[in-house]
Amino acid sequence: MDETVRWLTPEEQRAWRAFVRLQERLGGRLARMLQTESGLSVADFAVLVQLTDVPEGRQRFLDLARALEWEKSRMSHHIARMVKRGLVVRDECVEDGRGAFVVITDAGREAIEGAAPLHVEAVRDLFLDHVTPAELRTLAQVSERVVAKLDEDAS
Amino acid sequence: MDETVRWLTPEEQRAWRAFVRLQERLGGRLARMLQTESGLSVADFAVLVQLTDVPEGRQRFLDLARALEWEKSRMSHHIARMVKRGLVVRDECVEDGRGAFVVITDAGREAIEGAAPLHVEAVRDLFLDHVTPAELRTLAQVSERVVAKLDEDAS
DNA sequence: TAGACGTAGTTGACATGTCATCGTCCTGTC
DNA sequence: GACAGGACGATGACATGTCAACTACGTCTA
Repeated sequence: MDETVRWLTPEEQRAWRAFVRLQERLGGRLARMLQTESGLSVADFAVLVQLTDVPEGRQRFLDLARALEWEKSRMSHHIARMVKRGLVVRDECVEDGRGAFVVITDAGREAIEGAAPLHVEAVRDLFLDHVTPAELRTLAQVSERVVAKLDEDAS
Repeated sequence: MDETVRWLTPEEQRAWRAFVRLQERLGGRLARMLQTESGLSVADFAVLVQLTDVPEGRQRFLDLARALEWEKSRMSHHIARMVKRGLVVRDECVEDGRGAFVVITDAGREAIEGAAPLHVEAVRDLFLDHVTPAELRTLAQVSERVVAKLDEDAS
């Protein structure tokens, strides 16, 4: 029972709230744009980008999950939805009877090739264009440092 | 048809990815902590904080939605769930037959009073403690500037 | 005061995530 | 080999959000 809570100072409060708000607003806006312009969710986009980064657009289930830092269950559900929409297909794994590959389809490639330029443009318009290079460096440093701490804690 | 896409430079790419990653990881961690330590979702927390900030812990539906920047539909669904769990109650609005108030219950106050110190502590441990005051100022400035731009665009 | 129009809130269908649990297959050890 | 335990992935129940109607009430104007 520690009664002395170190509440946030006004500056901390302001910064934290602004930061949270930025995430919600910017993330929401980008997600909506991606959806309406390209018919993809952010999750779809992430999967497709990862698959185009990998030989033959083909990757094992858990490798994909690890690359995106997703839970395997999320991966499983999401791939099922993407299969239904024809963006990827499953492929049996010969070496390991339990395993499966996820493979990007032609439709998936078309989708990502159409979406990526628009998405990059949106990230510029809504975010990068309003941040100086120095600020961006700071942001990157802070982000990497904090994520590294989170990783430490988790272990 | 503009063929010349301005892709992200390596620094931009790194910064943007780190930033997105930070949001996912930090947000996820805080949400999970709040849930397991206090049995509240981030959304519950936001509603309860807002209601304790308002006279009598009582606010009109849409005012609440505007304060949190939520859609009314989201508000409606979420309040229904919170009512079911006894954190808030609905109250008829006499002046306006369409309207309704949301009122925090004693259980709601207990929940938020138990959760808030832990949550603040977590925000410190996981984030603020790893950011210098100067970095925090930069972060706040950037966040506010970008959100302001988003607001402009929306109008 | 009637009708048009706007406002407050609800609802249902659906997309997305999490958690816990399950079935199946692989692997190391005896 | 047999079996214990781990790894791979699927599944069902549930929480959360969004979008698009829809209901019901208020308000303004002719």
